[in-house]
Amino acid sequence: MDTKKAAKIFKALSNPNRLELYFKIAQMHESSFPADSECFVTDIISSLNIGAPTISHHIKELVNADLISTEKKGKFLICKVNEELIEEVSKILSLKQQ
Amino acid sequence: MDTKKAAKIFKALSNPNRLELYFKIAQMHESSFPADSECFVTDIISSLNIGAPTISHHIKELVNADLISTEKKGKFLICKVNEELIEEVSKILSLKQQ
DNA sequence: ATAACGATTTGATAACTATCGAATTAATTG
DNA sequence: CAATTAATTCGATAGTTATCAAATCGTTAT
Repeated sequence: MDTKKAAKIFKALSNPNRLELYFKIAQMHESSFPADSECFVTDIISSLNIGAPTISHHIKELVNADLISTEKKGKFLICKVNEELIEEVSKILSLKQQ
Repeated sequence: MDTKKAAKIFKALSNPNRLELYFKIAQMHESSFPADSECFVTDIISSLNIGAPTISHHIKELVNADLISTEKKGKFLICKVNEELIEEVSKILSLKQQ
């Protein structure tokens, strides 16, 4: 991964609310065994105290950085993390770098 | 580490030039076996094409996020990475998380 | 001591960002 | 169909940031 793309990803994670949003999505995603539970945005909105328009904006940023992808299900929006990408980023940061 | 601190670190890494600066410091630091070679800012300035004032600003940001520490040696500035912190960040990002 | 050099500070500017309220769209429920 | 609900879009605003040029500070070399 080149530096520019990495910087873009870090930028997407650089806002506290957006980072928390990302972590919530990741956590929901992780606890989805075996029932493959899905992460609805509505639930997240109630747990962060920022408005829906801002959440919408943050989600767009996360998608734009390729950190998550979304899918519409009726009137709901489902988010899921891009596991490969975040592992890659994690490795870049690790000095041992393996 | 709490979300706010993590976000602050990501912010410090969110600018392409600053990230490259950080990587250069880390890399110089890593290749310091066994001669404990030191990372002088001057060398970095010539390899990135932004001015000295901007570099100075970026270094302050990295120090402020605790990602690096600096030490004055005569008229030169030496930078070294905070290895523990970046390992911690790397682990937070890893979904496997350990 | 004077010049040269590395680095920092200051002040300015253009660009970007997080957030909100209001309006809107789209889907579901009564 | 009407009302409700989830989400998005729009427009505005206050705050932040990256960068530069010019000036300054400290250290070293001539």
